[in-house]
Amino acid sequence: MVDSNKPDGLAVSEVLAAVLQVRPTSPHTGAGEGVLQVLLWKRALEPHAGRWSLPGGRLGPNEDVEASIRRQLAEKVDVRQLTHVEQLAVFSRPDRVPGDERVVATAFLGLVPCNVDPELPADTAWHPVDALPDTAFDHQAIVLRARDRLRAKLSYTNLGFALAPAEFTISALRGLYSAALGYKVSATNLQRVLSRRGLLEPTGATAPTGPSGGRPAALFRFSRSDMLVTDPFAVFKPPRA
Amino acid sequence: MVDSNKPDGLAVSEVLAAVLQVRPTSPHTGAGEGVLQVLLWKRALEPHAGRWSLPGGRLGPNEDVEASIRRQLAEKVDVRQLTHVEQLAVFSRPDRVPGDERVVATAFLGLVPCNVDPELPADTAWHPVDALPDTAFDHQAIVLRARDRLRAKLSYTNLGFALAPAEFTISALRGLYSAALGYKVSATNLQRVLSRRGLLEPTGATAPTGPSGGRPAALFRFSRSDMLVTDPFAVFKPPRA
DNA sequence: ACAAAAGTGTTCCCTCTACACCCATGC
DNA sequence: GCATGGGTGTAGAGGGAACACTTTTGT
Repeated sequence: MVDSNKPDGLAVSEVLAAVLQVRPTSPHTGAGEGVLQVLLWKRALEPHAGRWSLPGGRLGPNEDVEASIRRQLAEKVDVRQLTHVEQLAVFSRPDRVPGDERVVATAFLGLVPCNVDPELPADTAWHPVDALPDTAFDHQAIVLRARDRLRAKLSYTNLGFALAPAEFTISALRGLYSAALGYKVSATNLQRVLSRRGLLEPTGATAPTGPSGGRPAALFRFSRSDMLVTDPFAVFKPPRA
Repeated sequence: MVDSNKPDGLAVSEVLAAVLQVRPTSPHTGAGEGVLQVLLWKRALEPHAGRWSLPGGRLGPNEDVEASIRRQLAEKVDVRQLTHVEQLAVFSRPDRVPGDERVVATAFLGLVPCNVDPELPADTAWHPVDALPDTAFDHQAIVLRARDRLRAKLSYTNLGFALAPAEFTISALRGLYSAALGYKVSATNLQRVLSRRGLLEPTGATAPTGPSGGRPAALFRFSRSDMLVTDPFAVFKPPRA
């Protein structure tokens, strides 16, 4: 129970990140569709020993929440190659963490491109977002919130850059979008939609053709690697000048 | 300066709300376009005495952040008729509030329909979002974030219900959308877009006609008064079954 | 009758979808 | 040549923007 005699507002501020990645199903072959996974860490101590939780920790005195989560991901799980970080929400139920102290969490979405495979401590592992193990505290809700945010932003921003390697083929990109969104995306239309917005540029090179032949695929890169809202108006566009 | 000797994570958690309303320009006449305004409170004490700040306060021990901001708005500024409340972001720069204590703020967007005019304490007043007075701390950034969130969500959700009275004419609704979005919205298309999504239903009644004549306007209501995402996919719609 | 305000019908245009068809490579 | 995967052309459809036109009231 929370001690009601404490002065108002005093609480422990923690930061947590749902780090998502579309991980290839078969390692070392780019084949397969890939699965959207989240980085979790198995708790050794009570409370919730043995359950899986999100990486993070306490806010340091001289950092804001985003600096804090970046520092902690780098320190604890050696994830330094985040291509995108954004706040999700505050999770603040008074009883969300048992114990004497009140703990308020600022949750983040973090994205890692599919081609990086950071070295992880023994107690850390990737888990499919759609088949989560037993999770600690309210961390399952945070993971689902992260997944939903990613899905939404893939549809009206250039956020695909954060899932993809520096260079990629359209069909590889199609696999990333399909895995993240949870439904098949057409390569044809994916290329046209992204090209029309000026988000893709060809590198000029082509990918080596596969073992069963086929035309070699052209390589592309994203023209920007910071997030950009490309479709701000679903309806009610402002009148054109 | 923040004292670096304090234990990690301990901080004061505060909640703040940018309460927005499209306020009619001429009171008591529904005429005029209305202006998007925010509720601010003039600080009497240092720090930042004389500057305008957002209502809010410290998180209580037995409430989550949303319950806290609703309680504080009701207590301090007697705003009880919020039609929508949602988290914006955490503001956590170590130096955002001068003093011995570290203060981390969870900022909210709150919406009040245009027809309610709550009684306000003497030190509280509405200010146009596009002509803010001197604001305290980082509160100006919070207000702008709230405005941007409102504008975005008006375009892909039914959030208009939170700005409008229970019953309204299309042209009154047009004024609300125009004031909030910052550009003229066509009444014709507004009605069709909202109707197509099933968000509007006619009450059957009509509004009294104005002093200068004209056909009496039909009254409508929103069919739902909780927020609903109506256009989740700007592009990359899932394939139809 | 005329002005004013509300509401409807119609056209245009843009862009996403779907699917057929062409291209480049390995065997 | 033929299978395989990559890329392009093109028709179709849906929906929002714009604007002309009709409807209903007051004077």
